[in-house]
Amino acid sequence: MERLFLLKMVFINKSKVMEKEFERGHHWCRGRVKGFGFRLTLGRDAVLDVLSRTEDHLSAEDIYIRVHETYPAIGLTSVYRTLDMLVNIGLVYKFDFGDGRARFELAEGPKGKDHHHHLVCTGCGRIVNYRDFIDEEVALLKKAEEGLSEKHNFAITNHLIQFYGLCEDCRNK
Amino acid sequence: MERLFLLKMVFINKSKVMEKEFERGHHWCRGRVKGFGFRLTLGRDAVLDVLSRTEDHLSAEDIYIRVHETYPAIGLTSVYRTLDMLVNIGLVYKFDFGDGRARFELAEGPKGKDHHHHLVCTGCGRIVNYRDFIDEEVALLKKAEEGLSEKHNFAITNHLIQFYGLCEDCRNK
DNA sequence: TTTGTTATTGGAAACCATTTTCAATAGGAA
DNA sequence: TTCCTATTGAAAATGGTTTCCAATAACAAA
Ligand SMILES: [Mn+2]
Ligand SMILES: [Mn+2]
Ligand SMILES: [Zn+2]
Ligand SMILES: [Zn+2]
Repeated sequence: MERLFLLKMVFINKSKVMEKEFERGHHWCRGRVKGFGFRLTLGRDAVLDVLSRTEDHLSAEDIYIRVHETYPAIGLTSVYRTLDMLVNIGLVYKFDFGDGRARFELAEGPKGKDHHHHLVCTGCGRIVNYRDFIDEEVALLKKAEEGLSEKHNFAITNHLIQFYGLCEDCRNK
Repeated sequence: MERLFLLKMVFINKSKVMEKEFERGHHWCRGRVKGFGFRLTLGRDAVLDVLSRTEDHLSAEDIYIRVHETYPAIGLTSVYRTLDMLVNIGLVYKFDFGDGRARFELAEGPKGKDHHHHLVCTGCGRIVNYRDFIDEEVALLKKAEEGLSEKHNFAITNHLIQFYGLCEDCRNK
């Protein structure tokens, strides 16, 4: 917490350019990692960098391969360990889209949450992020969460919505 | 199709008792399996029987163990194969609740669909079936499906909603 | 009922994403 | 710079699921 504040203080004395770079990259994640008492290692930083530069839903191996390009020393094991930690502190979401491997995306960008749900093509595995009905969906989910929490004595922390179907390509085949 | 009709004809000449037994058991599934051109084997019948007698979300091994009690000759491999087939013909749903194994439930009872969604306890893995907001949820999902189908050119066939949280037991620990 | 065809089976081995183990290394507070 | 120990990479283990293949059983036809 104090760490995040310190970074902000620095910005006030630096140029607008640097602030823009901060917003673009994953630098804002670093304070979060350290805030939880974890060491910010080259591998962890590289994994965050890869995740922050894509809208895709990468598997552990996808991430391993991409990180390898700029930091060849990394091992697949560490990618798994890093992802596990990032999921635990809530910085990353872990999904199962039914293709036998876990897939990951950053839970939050520099501009805050970018809540969306997913369309999954059962033909080719394509994943589409959509935000179209998010507001209505979230409103209903919130209401349902309250009702369900009460009735079933559950402390609900999270939800998952996915639609399955065939994308245009797969339909025309 | 004709096969189902034949079964109905038989009932007219049989007792009410037998009709009740039919409604209770999984007999109605059999026509479905054969209707798709699959052989109705002892193993497949036993798997359907286990699935039709529970509200739980069993793993392949759970089912294997239960089937074993009445039909010890069955192999785990066949349970996997049978479940795969039942999912393919739409008689069974396959879920991933995040505990590393697939879980299954009958998609439809003798009285038709019994649509519900799930509450998942991230502490102990408990799954709760709920029907409380199903109508509203399904209404919204239907609307969303239409919008999303059009906008993203997806032929949506299915959806998934799950809430994650802590059950009462896990909260008090 | 018997027969013939072949879909289905059980068991063993293979598969493969993920986890564990362990000695070597590097982050970062002092 | 030093020291402590969290973190690492490589190799091996794990465990759910799939593949392989010869034996078997479902069931249409006779
Ligand atoms: Mn996404
Ligand atoms: Mn259920
Ligand atoms: Zn597709
Ligand atoms: Zn629980």
